[in-house]
Amino acid sequence: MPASSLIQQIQQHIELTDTEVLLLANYFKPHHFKKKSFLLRQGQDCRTMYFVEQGCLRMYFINKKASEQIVQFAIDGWWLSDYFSFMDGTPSEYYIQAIESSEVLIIEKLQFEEMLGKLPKMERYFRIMMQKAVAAAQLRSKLLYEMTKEEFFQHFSTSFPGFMQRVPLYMVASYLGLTPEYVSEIRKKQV
Amino acid sequence: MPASSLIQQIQQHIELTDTEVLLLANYFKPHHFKKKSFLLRQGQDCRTMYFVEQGCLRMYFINKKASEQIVQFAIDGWWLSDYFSFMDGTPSEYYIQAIESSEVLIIEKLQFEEMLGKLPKMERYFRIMMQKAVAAAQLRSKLLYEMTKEEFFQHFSTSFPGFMQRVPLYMVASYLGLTPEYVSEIRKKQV
DNA sequence: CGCGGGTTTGATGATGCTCAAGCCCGGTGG
DNA sequence: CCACCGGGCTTGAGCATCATCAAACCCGCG
Repeated sequence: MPASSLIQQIQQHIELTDTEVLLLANYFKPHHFKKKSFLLRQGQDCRTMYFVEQGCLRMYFINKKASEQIVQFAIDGWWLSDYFSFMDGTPSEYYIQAIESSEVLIIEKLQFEEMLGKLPKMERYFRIMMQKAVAAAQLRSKLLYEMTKEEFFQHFSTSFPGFMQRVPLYMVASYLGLTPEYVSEIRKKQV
Repeated sequence: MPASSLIQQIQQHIELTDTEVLLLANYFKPHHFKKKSFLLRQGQDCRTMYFVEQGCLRMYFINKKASEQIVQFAIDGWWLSDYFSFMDGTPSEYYIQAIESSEVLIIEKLQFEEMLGKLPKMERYFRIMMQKAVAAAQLRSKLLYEMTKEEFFQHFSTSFPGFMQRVPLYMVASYLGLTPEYVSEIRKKQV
């Protein structure tokens, strides 16, 4: 069993014995997803959390104009889930799709709770992950308040140059809440 | 010692013995804040988390146009902090101010860590709180994507009618990212 | 070579902001 | 008890930002 990137990440926050590592490994099921395959569809309950070991996922919904609105990306080392659906057991309004061929660790809600029962120290790891996610949400929110969409785009593309190569521009545009046409205009000025 | 609303909230998620309750009570320091007094100012490190027992706080920053941009409210039973500053120890860019006379429980970062060391089961409580905060952020983000500002305002005011009575309209406007003038226009149409 | 996904162009227009002014109303001091 | 003050809300004109729509273009790939 290779020490997965998840186990490494966990060990950055809590100490694990070898037996605990083995125990943990049972709860996280590795899955391969081909490009364009779906991990979750609108209307299904999101019973799982996804950890991207390698690849890239997007979470999106279909808006009133019947087009795809991306709300979140996840790349190597990131968690992704519809936490509302996950916690309440309500049907999700999102699709989760692989936009690259991806290696993903999956944990089901029931397994998640069982794991936390058997290895309570994992509560700490997830508390820290969630706290970071809240911090990230606060930061993003602040940027949205203080920047124009043009600035927001520039900020994103300079902050994550690598990511820009990795996914089509129109997806980034969608995630940032702007149209491909407008992004095009921004970039024209830019040069 | 009165069973504070915080202890009650914690006990909805984890079991606590009487001695644990007593132990906990040492970590959360009750403070009273008068209307308009500050809990945190821009430039200070946000070393604390705030739990509102009773009252109302706002978190805001000063934007380029030198006006106050509210990013978060907290009322009875809610946690509030600048989690970025709290975790990294970097100076905060926010002000936190009481907009009503408020009863607040305060925990310092060092105490927070010590408490988690002594009562590891509190990790679970905070994991759940943070997870809920992430879910809320996801929901808010979705609403922002799919609604016009007018719809966003209507949605907010029908979702939290009680809150609308409690704080001045221009603060709600700021929080929702719109100008008091525009809110005024919306409400005119409304009637 | 042709197809189709992704990007660009340009014209038009809506959404929501800015600025300046005035109004309303509750509180405070004379 | 009244006048005034000032915080909060409203009005209206003008304007910037950014979306919409239709069309063309570009280019990698089967």
